[in-house]
Amino acid sequence: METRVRFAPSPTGPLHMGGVRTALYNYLYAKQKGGKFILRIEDTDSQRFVPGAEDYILESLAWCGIMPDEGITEVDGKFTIASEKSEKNPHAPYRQSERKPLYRQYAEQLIANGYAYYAFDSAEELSKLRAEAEAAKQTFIYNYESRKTLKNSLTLPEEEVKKLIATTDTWTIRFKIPEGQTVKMNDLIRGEMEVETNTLDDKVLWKAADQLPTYHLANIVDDHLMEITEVIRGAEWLPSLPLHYLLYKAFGWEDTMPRFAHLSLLLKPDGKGKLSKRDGDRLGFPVFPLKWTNPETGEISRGYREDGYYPEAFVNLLALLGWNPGTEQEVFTLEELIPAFSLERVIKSGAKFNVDKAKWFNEQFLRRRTPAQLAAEFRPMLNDDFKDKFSDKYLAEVCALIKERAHFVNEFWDISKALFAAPSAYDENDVKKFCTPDNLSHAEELHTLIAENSFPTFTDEETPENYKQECCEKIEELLTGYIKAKEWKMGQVMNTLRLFFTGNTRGLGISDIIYFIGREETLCRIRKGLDSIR
RNA sequence: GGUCGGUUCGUCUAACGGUUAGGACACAAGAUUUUCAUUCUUGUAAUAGGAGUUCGAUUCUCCUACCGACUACCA
Repeated sequence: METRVRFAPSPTGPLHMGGVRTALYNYLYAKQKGGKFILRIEDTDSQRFVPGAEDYILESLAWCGIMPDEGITEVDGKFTIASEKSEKNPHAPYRQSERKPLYRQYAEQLIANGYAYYAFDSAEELSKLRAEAEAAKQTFIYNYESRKTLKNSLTLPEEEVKKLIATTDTWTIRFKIPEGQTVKMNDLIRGEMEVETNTLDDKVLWKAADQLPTYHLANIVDDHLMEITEVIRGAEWLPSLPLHYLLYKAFGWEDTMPRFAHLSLLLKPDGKGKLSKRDGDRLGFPVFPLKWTNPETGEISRGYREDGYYPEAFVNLLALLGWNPGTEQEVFTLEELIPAFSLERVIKSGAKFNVDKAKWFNEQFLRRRTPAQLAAEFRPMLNDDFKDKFSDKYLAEVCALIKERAHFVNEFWDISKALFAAPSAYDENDVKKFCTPDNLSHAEELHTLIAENSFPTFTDEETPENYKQECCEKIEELLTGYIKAKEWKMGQVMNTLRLFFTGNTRGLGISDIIYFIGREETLCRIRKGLDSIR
């Protein structure tokens, strides 16, 4: 039997990174089994629809490389949720709002077979009952006990039920939880579980008000119709698993019921509760894959993509948050994750997100890039003054030099700006520390030394593989040879030069800097430094 | 409150019922280096508590504590 799994987000806002992880695990599971990964939009809550949320979900998944096999249609390079049946999308539509007419008959079927009933209690009446129960330190639940005293088709005469259905539109269809049973369930991650039906409540399955099913009905019906074989979803659904088991049984679909796997939640890094939108702002990292602008308030939430993360790194860190391969390998591409993944190795407990590790993952992928790739990513970040001033070769060589000093490409400029322009100011503390009379006169001597000697530096001409290395060695020989012969302190003189070259005394090697900026610019910066300090 | 789930270094995690409880991130120290970073080496650091089963428990059972999810005509 073909493996068919689905990711079924609700378009009520931007997709959370925990949601992306759920999608990822579904995707990996499907690909490993040679099956299908399906995307379905669960928009049965007409009240909470957020414009743009659906596109956001599609764009986020696409950015991560998690492409659904079913559920989307490509139009002019843009993905949309499939509404029309096609060979690729045989179960369309994939938006529950577009499947609206389908659900009522299933709810009615349940009523006909005695598994559900009509309920006419108004929302106000129920919330009043809840408030009363709460005041008495109890909990009101609509269940096998209380339904006997409430307004529904189990208590009202048939005539009145018919009349109410015909004349009012605020009634609902509720599932009739069987009394006094034990539901035995199995979860692929958690194993066996049991729940007493008497602790469950009669959930609403269908609402006359908007003619829409609730999550529970729509979810079971669609999973059945779409022939889903495994349901891999967040742990917040665990409490409704017994209801879902009962629903499958009531429909008579037990033999094709999917297997379930509930994923632990992503937790706040510093304490309590699941990771939420606010935590990102507070702790300084994104909780969303992409930047999101709230259409109502204009409020902006940062995204991993905009923060400079590679999608590979984002996918990698998500995969390892709550799952491990059982080996010591930690860096995985999406392709490598497919054969390695297994639900058996998914962790039961919640995982706290850790930013440092996230940055480390990005660094790993950054290091795997070639200098040419990095140069292409770096160029758009250059100031307009420099964008077209430096060749691809120059940028690539700079990237090769600095790639191990950065976690993100967006740090490249700060690290390498001295290779593009002379410093506009010198660090005061470093000036105090290194611009001693001795050091200044030594720098003056080195200026003369460099002026009197020639050496090769960077060129846009094609160069042999170890050209740069040889140049740097020659520059170093010249300088260190002279400094050693004079018996000066290496750390003093070199840092004085670095201060003139970069504005402070931390960073790139002197010979590397000279190689890139060239002899003329080198002399220029030493001169300028000496003149401005004196 | 009720129901369900969870608990190994600060964090992510490994460990057929038998290991000096391992790895990674972070942190610290040392080495290398003209500085910083990289790299290399080393180090600090954990089985929530209590019973029980067992020759032997991180691992199985129970209790307690703590954490979390759910408790809507939301998903």
